[in-house]
Amino acid sequence: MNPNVFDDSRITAVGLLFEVHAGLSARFAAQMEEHGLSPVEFEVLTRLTRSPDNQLRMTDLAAQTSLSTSGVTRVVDRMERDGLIVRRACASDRRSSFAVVTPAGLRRLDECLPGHLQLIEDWFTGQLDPPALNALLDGLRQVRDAVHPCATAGSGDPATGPENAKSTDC
Amino acid sequence: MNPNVFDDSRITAVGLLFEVHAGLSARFAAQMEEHGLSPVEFEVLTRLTRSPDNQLRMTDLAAQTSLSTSGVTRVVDRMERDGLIVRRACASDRRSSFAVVTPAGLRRLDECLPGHLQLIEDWFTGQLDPPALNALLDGLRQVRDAVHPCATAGSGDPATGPENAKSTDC
DNA sequence: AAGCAACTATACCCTCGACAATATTCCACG
DNA sequence: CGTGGAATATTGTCGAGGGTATAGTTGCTT
Repeated sequence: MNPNVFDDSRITAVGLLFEVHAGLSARFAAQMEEHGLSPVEFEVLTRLTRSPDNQLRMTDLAAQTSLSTSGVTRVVDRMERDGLIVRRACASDRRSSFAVVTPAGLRRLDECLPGHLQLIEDWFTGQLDPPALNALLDGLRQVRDAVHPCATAGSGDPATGPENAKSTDC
Repeated sequence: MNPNVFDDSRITAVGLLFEVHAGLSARFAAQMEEHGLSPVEFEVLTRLTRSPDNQLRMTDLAAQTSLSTSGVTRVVDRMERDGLIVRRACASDRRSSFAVVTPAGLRRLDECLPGHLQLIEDWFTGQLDPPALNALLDGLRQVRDAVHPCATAGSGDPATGPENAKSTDC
């Protein structure tokens, strides 16, 4: 073919983004594992804890975690076996069932969270002075609003997910 | 526990980054699949094509793709079965074997690449005006240099990987 | 020159997640 | 009121990928 197509600035740009993601992911995963949580399990725990009554329907959980419904079933199976969450039947709709965080699940998350925040600060937000960080976040936000499937685009901050609405919000 | 710990700016920051990554990944994967390539396969193909003589030792390939050696074996198996690459014995070191891109592999990559670049531009680099993009990339670079396991930190651009050195460069 | 240490690649087993199919429940429409 | 279609959750099956153990090869040390 030709002399490096791969020097294209677009390639290096995504390479950069993906490397940062990979690096952070690896460190996060290691820290979570110290607390007996996989990244998905951590994600599930945070999503549930963000939600009213620490619970969410299986489908909504799937929507918020970019996990398939069967994937959610499997994860919830594991976490229920480990006592971090339990299933609860939905009174109004007998097809649905809730996944609700147990006290043990909350405790586990509390154990994990401080270290997680520290990690973020150490390897991400703390690496830049405030103006540079803001510039970075502004750029990310703009790209996010464009690329994300269910970008609400108007809101300023939600970042990790629209909100904890009770039903399908995507 | 307490009123949202999750409004913490650090959480929203990583949420932003991860959402962007997820969004881009999904679109890239879809486009690659149109050409019969999985993301890993695309990655392997680009890494090999970046390298002299379109080949790389299995181990080096593993190092450059953050894939385990067994994972590389699997991927190479599949891609060899599909005719995209072939294994070639290494003359100088009879322990090693090379994975080398076939003409069909090159063709496949050529088919896939333009669309890929277009996607990057549409959903990432084209979403920001040049100053904002540069600010974003500068920030990412800085974080990358800190967080990436084998950050050379001195070089300006390599982004996606040190270089195509022949031996272990990590 | 020979044995030992280091390195490379693969085989086997495990976990994880997606897709397709299934059973149950809800809703809309005739 | 009943029937067909949509939605919800679960299960079976499959592929992907990592970890460990194993076998083969090379290089170093003595």
